[in-house]
Amino acid sequence: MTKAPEKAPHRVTLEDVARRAQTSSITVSRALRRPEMVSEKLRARIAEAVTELGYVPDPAASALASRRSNVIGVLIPSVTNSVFADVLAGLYDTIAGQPFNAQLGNTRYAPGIEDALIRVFLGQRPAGLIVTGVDQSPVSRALLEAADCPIVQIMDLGNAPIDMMVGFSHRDAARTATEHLIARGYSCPAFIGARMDPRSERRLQGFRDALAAAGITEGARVVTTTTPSSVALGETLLAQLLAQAPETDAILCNNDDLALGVQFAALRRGIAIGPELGLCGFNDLEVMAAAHPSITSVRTFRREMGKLAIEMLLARIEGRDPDAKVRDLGYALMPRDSTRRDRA
Amino acid sequence: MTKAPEKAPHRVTLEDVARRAQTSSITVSRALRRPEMVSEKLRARIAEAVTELGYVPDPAASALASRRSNVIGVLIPSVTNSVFADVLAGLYDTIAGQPFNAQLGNTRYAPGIEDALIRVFLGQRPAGLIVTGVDQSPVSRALLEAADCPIVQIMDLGNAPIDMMVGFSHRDAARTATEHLIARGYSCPAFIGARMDPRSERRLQGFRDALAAAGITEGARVVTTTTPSSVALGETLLAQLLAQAPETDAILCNNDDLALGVQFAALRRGIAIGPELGLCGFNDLEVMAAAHPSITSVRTFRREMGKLAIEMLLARIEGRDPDAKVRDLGYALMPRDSTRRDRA
DNA sequence: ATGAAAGCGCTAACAC
DNA sequence: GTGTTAGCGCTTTCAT
Repeated sequence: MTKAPEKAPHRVTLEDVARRAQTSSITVSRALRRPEMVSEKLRARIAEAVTELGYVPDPAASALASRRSNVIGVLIPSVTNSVFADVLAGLYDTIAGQPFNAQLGNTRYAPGIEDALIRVFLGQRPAGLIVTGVDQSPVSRALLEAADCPIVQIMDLGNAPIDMMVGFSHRDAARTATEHLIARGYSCPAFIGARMDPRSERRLQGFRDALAAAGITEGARVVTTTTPSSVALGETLLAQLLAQAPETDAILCNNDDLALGVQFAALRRGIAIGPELGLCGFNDLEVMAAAHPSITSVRTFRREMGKLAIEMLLARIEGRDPDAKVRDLGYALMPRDSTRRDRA
Repeated sequence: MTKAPEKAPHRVTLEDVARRAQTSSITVSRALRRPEMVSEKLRARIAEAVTELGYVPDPAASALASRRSNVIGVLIPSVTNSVFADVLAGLYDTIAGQPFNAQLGNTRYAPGIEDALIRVFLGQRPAGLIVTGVDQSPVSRALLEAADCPIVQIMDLGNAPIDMMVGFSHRDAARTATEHLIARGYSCPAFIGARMDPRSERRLQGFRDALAAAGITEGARVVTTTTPSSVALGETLLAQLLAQAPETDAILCNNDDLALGVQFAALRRGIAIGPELGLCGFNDLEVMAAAHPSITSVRTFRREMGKLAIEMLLARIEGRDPDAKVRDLGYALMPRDSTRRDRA
C-alpha cells in the first residue's frame, strides 16, 4: 500500500451538501453554525445530506473566511511534568465536545521560545489563549495585551492580569506547609527546591515568611538548583542539605518528586521519616497518600485549573461574562505520617 | 482593559511584504518556502521587509490554498499517563523548529472517540498522523487506509501496518521479565494488571508464555482489572492476589505505578521485597531506580518512540524514504534489588 | 428565512 | 527567476 499523494478525490463541500438538500451553501453553513436561523424543514434535509455525504467542515476555510480559528492555544513549560499533565487532562476533558481544538505549545521554561510561540499562535487568530504563570517577558506581555482574543493565565496569581487568571498563591501555600512543620514541633525546617522557576521562588518566599514569623533563623537550610526535578535528585539534595546543615529536622520540598526521593534516601540512611525527619511535598500527587510512610503534601487543584481556564475562555468566546476575571483555587494541606513525630 | 473584538487592524499579508520589497506576493511566498528559487538579492530585500513589517504567515490561508495543513495529528489514549507524556516529550522536542504543529487528540481509550477524532483530523488535511497502538476499530482503520497522508502507529507492533510503525513487542518484553523472575528462583510468579488495554493483554500473554515454557502452572495468580492504574491500586490488587493465591512469591506488574504500590503495601505488611516477594514493574519510570529497595523493571524507549515517529513522518513528507517502515525499538530488562532473593 | 456576490490570504499552474 | 491568473471552501455583507 502506498501513501504517495494520490489524486485528491474531490472533497465534500458545503456546495455538495447544498445541492443534495436543494438549497444554497450559505444556508447549509448557517444550519450548521446557528441552526435557529434556519427553518426546521430545511434543517432536517440538510442534516440528512450531511450524514449521507459524510461532510466534514474545513477549519482552514472557515478560519480564513471568518478571520477566527477554532484553535485554543495552550502554552506550558513542560509536557512531562505530571503537574501540567493534570492541568491538560482537565482541559481536554472540558474542551471535548466543544467546537474547539486545544493546540499545545511547549515553552520549555524559555522566555524566547514563549515569545516565538505566542507569535505563531496569534498568527492563527486563535479563539483563545492559555498561558502558564504571570511572569511573561515584556515582549510576550505586549503581544498578549494587543491580542484580540480572550486570554487566561494559569497556575499562579498576580496583581496585573493580562486578561483573566486562574491559579493560587504559591507563597501562601508554602507558608502554610512550613507553619505546619513548625506546629508539629520541628524547630529546624529546611527547604529544597529543583528547577526554581518563578513559582518555585514564590514557594521559597513563603517558607521564609513562616520562618520569620516564628522567629526561626534559616541558617544554611535552603538548598536549590536549576536542574529539573526528579526523584533521584531528592537524594542528592538531601545529602547536600544534611552536609551543610546537620541540625535540619524537617524538610519542605518544592515538589512531590523530590519528597519521594528524600523519603527513599532517608530509608536507605536509616533515618525515620516523621520522628527524626519531618517531610512535606508539594502538589499532592497520588503517590503521596499511598507511600509508606504516607507523605504530607500541599494539594493543588490542577485538573480544576484546566477545566476552569477553558470554561472562562468559552464564556468570553460566547460573549458571556465569566464568573470572575481572577479565580483563586486555593490549596489544601494534607497532613500525613511523614510529619508525625510520634509515629511508631 | 477589554478584550472584546476590537476593529481588526489590517493584518500584514504577503501583498504588503511584496509591495515593500518591490516584487509580487508569489515571489515572497516562494522566498519563504523555497528560498533557492529566488535570487539572492530579492531574497534579502524580502527578508528585510518581512522583519520590518512583522509578517506572520496565515496557516489557514496556506492550508486552504495548498490543500495541505502543517498539522501533525497525534492520537493518544491518555494525557495523564506519564508513559504517553514521555512519548509526547520526544515528539515535541523533535518537531520544535520544524514547520509543523503537533495537534493532540485524547481518545480516552474509547474507539468511538478515536473514530471521531480521526475524522476531524483528516478534515484538516494533516501533514501526517500518529496513532497509538495497532488495534484500531474497523472504522478507524478504513479511514486511515484511505487517508492521503503518512501515518505512524506507535507503542506496539503488529503484522499489518496501516503505513508505518514504531514500537516494541509487549509480549516479548513481559516474557523476558517473567523469565527473569523464574531464573532468579521465584517459583510461583503472579501477574497483576490494571486498565488492561490491548497492550496490557499482550503483556499478560507474554507472562503466560514464560510460565508455560517453564512448566509452571498459573493457578489463581493473575489479577486484572479495567480500572485505570494508580499507585493505590497496587495495594488493593496485592491484597486480592495474596488472598486468592498465598503461594505467590513474585509479581510482574503491568506497569510501574502498580509496582510502586505493591512495594509500599509490602513494606506496610512487613513483607521483604526481594527475599520474600520478587517484584518487577514495566516501563522503567525514573522512580524505579531511586526507590528503596530499587525496583526491577522493563525499560521501554518512549521518548525515542516519539522522536522516531516524527522523523519517519518528516522523511515521508519531504518525499524521502524512511529508513524502514516498521521499527522495533525493543526493550531492556533492568534487574534491581526487588528481584534479589539474597538481599540484606 | 433564504440567497448572491465578494473576498479572506495564500499557492498551483502556467506563462514569460 | 519572476509574474499572472485563478481558485481553495468558507463566511461576511447586503439584498430579497
